[in-house]
Amino acid sequence: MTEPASVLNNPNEAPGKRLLMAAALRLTAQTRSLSSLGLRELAREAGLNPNTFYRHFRTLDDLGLAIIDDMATLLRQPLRDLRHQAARRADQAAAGAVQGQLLGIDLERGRQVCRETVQLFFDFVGTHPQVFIVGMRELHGASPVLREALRRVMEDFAEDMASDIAQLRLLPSLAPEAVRQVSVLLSRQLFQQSLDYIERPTQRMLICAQAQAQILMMFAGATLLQTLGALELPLADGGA
Amino acid sequence: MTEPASVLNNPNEAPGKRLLMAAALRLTAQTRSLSSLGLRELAREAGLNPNTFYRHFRTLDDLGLAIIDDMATLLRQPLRDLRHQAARRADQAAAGAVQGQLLGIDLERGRQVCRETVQLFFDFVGTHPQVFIVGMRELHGASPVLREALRRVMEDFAEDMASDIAQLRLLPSLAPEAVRQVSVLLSRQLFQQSLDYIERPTQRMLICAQAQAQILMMFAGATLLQTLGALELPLADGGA
DNA sequence: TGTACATCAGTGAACGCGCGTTCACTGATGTAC
DNA sequence: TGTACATCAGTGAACGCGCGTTCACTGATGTAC
Repeated sequence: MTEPASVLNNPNEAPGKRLLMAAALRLTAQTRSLSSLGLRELAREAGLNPNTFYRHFRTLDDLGLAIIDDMATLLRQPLRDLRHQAARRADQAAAGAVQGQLLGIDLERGRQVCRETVQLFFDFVGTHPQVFIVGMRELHGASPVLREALRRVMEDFAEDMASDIAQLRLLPSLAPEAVRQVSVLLSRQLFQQSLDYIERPTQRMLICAQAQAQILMMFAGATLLQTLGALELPLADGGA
Repeated sequence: MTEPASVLNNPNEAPGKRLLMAAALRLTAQTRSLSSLGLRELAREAGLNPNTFYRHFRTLDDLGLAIIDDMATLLRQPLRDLRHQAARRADQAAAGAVQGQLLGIDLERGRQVCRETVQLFFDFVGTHPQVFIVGMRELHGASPVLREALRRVMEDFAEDMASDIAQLRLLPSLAPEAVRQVSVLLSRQLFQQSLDYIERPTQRMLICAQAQAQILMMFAGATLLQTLGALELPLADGGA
């Protein structure tokens, strides 16, 4: 799992740009929101002349978007890799073992992948806390531009999850549309919990365990209701 | 369902205080966060002298807390009432009807209460959008003080939900601790969705239907996993 | 290989403006006797 | 009932400071010929 190229760790980018983005991340992660940052404050934190900002960004939203882009590249592929690795390990472990099936789901394999993925996800959160703090902050923040950008990041994340579930055949009996919707809910929940994880170091194992239980719960519930024909899942629109 | 007393609609409160709080709500609901509001900006929006602020609040966090308190009183009891009303109506409708049971849950009654409550909840969101916007904004916002206050509001909301579920005997077979945890997850999800509901007026029916499906899904999933003994719900700490 | 020029990232000084906060004041309402 | 006084909500002027933005400048890197 190599870190993908991003502005922040790419030495070809201008130092000023990297310093400003890093400074914004640092300030925001503490007690500021991007929209309340001042240009001079930012420059001060970065150790640069206030003017340097204008060399790289037109507005603060501009800088915000650059950070979000960076975040997305930093998160997306690695998280997909995590899931595939977990599935591979679960398959090795389960080779030859008796498989308890329920409603067409291989429950044990699901649990296994879920446990591993969640564990790795939170490890990831632990090593990139600022990214999650800023992301959640601005997802509900004051700037409509940044909100929209982050909403798209979250959507992509959910799509990835759904497509991995299909690809790894984790829930073959659940309708693809249902998988997609549950993935949306779970993404939100996971990002939400990432903040708890960061802010409450003493509760980390608990949060991890709850996240796992919750994922199983939702997929089990979706499968059960679908089987009962009681799950009248409404059609989702294209861009939510 | 009468609106509870709050600063904002209490004529005994000083007009300046009410005007400032209302102005803050208005500005925040649009494109600002409380922490990025200026004192003079606020006074301008309220049509008051900047100095008037100091007559009622010491800091902006102070004003934020006042708004949050107000929000909590505005939301909490009415939402409980909603649930009890919905349960009463469901019982009347179901009197004498055949009841399909599943895992000890009266599924039809649950669906009924769920549908009604969710419907009424979103109506409520529609009539008090600013409260939800500001609440979610500051729950992830820059001020630790306001974050903590809102976290408590959310907790209380979840506790109310859990205690109503117990009181109305909606899920008698599910362990109380599991009900509590699922309630926490559902509260978050509902508040999250309240923003979608506000921002996407054309999608309202869809959002409503998804919220209902999701609640059934989670409780069904929790019950199923509990029945299978596969739900090793970790013990929650006291204050999360 | 050398020269001339353009581009780019960063600097430093200067501008006018709006900010938070202070002080002294006003007028209305409540209260003691 | 009347008077004196205290409290409270709101006003208006004034302060110094940090802000965003501008302009003109520097030095390094890249490129054309």
